[in-house]
Amino acid sequence: MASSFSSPSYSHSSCSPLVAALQEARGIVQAKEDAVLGTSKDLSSVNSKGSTTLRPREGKMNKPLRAKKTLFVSKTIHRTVRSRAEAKVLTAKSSLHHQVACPDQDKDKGFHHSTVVMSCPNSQGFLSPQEKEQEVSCHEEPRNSLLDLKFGTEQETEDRAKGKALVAPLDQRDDDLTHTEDVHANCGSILCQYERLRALTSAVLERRSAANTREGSEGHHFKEGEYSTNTTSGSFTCEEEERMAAQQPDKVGVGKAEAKVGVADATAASKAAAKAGAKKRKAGDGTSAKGGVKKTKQAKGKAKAGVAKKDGRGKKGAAGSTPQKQQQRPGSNGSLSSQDHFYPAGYYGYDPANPMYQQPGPGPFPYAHTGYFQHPVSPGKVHLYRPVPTSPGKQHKHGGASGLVGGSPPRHKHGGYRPPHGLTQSPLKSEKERVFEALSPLGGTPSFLSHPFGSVTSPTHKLDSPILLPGFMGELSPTTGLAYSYFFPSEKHGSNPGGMPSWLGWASPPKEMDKNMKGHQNGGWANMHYPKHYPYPAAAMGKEGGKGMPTDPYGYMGHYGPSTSAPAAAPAQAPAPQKQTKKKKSSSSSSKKKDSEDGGKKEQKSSTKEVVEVESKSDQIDDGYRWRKYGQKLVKGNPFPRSYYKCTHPGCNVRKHVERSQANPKCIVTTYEGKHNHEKLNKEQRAAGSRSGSSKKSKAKQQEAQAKQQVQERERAAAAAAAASAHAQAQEAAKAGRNIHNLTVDTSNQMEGEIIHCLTDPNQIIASNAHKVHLPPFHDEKNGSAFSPIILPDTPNMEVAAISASAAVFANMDPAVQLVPSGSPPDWTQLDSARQNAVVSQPLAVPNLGDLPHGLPTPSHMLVTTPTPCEI
DNA sequence: CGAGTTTGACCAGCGC
DNA sequence: GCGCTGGTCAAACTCG
Ligand SMILES: [Zn+2]
Repeated sequence: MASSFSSPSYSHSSCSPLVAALQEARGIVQAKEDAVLGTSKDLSSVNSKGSTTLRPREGKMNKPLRAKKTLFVSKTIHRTVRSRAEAKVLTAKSSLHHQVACPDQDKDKGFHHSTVVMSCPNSQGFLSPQEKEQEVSCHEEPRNSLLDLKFGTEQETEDRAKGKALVAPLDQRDDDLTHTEDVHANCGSILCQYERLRALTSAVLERRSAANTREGSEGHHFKEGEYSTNTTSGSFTCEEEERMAAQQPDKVGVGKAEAKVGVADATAASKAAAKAGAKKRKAGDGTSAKGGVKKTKQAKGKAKAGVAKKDGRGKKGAAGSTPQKQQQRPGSNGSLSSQDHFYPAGYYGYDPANPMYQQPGPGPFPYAHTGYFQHPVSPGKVHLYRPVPTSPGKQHKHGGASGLVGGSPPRHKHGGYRPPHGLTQSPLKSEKERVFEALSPLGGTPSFLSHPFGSVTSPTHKLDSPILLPGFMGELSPTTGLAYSYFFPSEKHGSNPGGMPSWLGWASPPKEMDKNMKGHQNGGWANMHYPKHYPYPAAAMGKEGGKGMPTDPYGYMGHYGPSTSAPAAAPAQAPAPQKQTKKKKSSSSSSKKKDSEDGGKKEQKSSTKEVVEVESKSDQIDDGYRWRKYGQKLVKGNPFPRSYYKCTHPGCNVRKHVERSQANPKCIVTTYEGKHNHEKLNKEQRAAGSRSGSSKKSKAKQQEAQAKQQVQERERAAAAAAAASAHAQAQEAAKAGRNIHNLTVDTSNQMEGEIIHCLTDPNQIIASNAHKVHLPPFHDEKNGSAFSPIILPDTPNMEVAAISASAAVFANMDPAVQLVPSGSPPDWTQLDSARQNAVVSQPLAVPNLGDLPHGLPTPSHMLVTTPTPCEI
């Protein structure tokens, strides 16, 4: 199978900083290697100060990816062995020359296409010849997982190390290397590249440190140019780095690249595990709770907890990052709900000390024996991306095992809750910062980045950050399913005219299109093709009028101008927005059944239901009572979250939920349930003890939050429209019988970190658990936008989706940067057939720090190359 | 320290 | 029976 991934040819000039840096490192590595080889192989001899000891690479060279006319040459073997003394042993005969140079620099829009270098992590220390052989042979086995690597021969390695031509003859290529394998290899190797770079950088830093030490100046910082003197072939000097640093004042780029506490998806694997857990639970309680007398919630909880503990939640607890209640909550049954297991077990924080992340796995996964983050669902496998905590508000109070958060969690200076994308508590931040500093101690762009932060100019200046992911070049919100883009607006290719923000949407096709697709809960707002009922009044609307409805069935876009492709008018089934405050009695609950059935409580409940629609900018409506919010979630069909409140008056069980009307976002729809057994409170009473009361500070905060929310809601609404339009594309793709993850990457008017919606099969890529999503996160401009899409290696179609995303992005960004028309795989190569004839390129594969393995000591290495697209 | 908020998780109802 | 969905709980958190 031909792979468009494998077609390009690349020149190998060394114009990238990465190349130079690696070349520099190579010299160091060589020296170290010599030193190591000259001494004992006893790794205990490695100094304990963390300096890197080098030794020859042990892995085989990768076979180059197959190509038609051109070749990929950037794969090198690199293996870092971690000694028992936790020292890294850097095997550095790696092909530092195998850097593929950057593309035409004179094209200011030319982007550096990055390919990746295969590397082989090894944490087992020096290997005996038998072990080497074993390992190599192991790696030569066919693989299916994402991180599979292939290794070439030692000779090949040597050749590369010597700077020989990197283009292997076609006949040497593995024709059996399928596209999938290519993709897998590339995706996986990103990790390795990163690690390798890191190791190399360590070598550089060590050298610097040594130099500084020699100078006897403890606090001496490496001066400009100092460390690059030995760089023979590299042009990337300290000056250059400084210059790059100057281009990104105050490490803005780093900030941008820093991960929000991005969360991940519910992958097929995790979901499967969750389901398994759910099944277990159901099986367990089938005889008790369901079979017999209905237990109370708590009783059931106790009954089920034991079962659940063993699977999903048990794992999670084992992760050690959330030592709190999550294991077994008193009031709940501790069972594992398939729908709720949004994140894989153990996902809530990375704990390097946890065996989960270290335990050798039996699988064929090359990383299984390393300290990489172990796949929470499939032990032995490794996450391509490091996990990130999802709930800053809940984590690490007791320090966890990660040590990243010691004692009490950092308090937010500004108080209040910081949305999950805030970085404060994310280990990613420290990790990233650490890595960035390590890679670029002078504050410049890490050498593996193709562009210094902020240096990318038109048209690639759309890039928010040069840090690109192997796949999705943005980040997915775990809760909303939204993706936050790294890309700046595209003036040229915007497909959403009129100032509409654009999105990368992983929107789901309608069920009619794919009956097999289950589990998509990507938020009703984004999934416009699953219109449900407008909650109230139920009688005013049919079940749903919208199953094939074109777009904006709920008038999301009504306030966003004529530019939207969606009809501005709200659909008939949604109640016409009330311009003025009014009250109306709900005739019934939103459930049809409840109308006729269910006497007693439900009847009573619904009979006391009252819906109030108020036009208000604020979500907080003073109705004379005091309320305590006890929940919030996104409900299907409404882009705005619904908040649940209880009356705080003792003994009063009145509840209400408040949501902004999707039909008329100006209106707040409040639904009351129950009757107060007390009088209304006066203002003072209400203000007393109320947080949202009085101080200027809080008021300002409130306003700020409101503004943010408004922006957010606008974005969401806009996204809905974009998703709708993208859906049409998906339909076309479906008609064509292709499994196209058709991304519409329109970055026009997009702000940094702006939400992007994915318009492909969300089931396969991102979590489908939006139903229990609460408040969608908003972009924190202050803290940057980068966060990590956690796409598990075994996520179906991840590679395709990832590459598609990359490809689509490039296709949109620059006509000169286009996809390979190799025709296979058909999905992503056909993203833009019109551009298939031009320049061969490759999807970006640059590591995102946030996605990289976390924690030290970290095994391995990473190498990123930047192949130059060449004309065929 | 109490009140309020956030948010992952639990659970029941319902539809397929 | 399974999966989706809305409602709710409650630990962890913030704030006054
Ligand atoms: Zn009350």
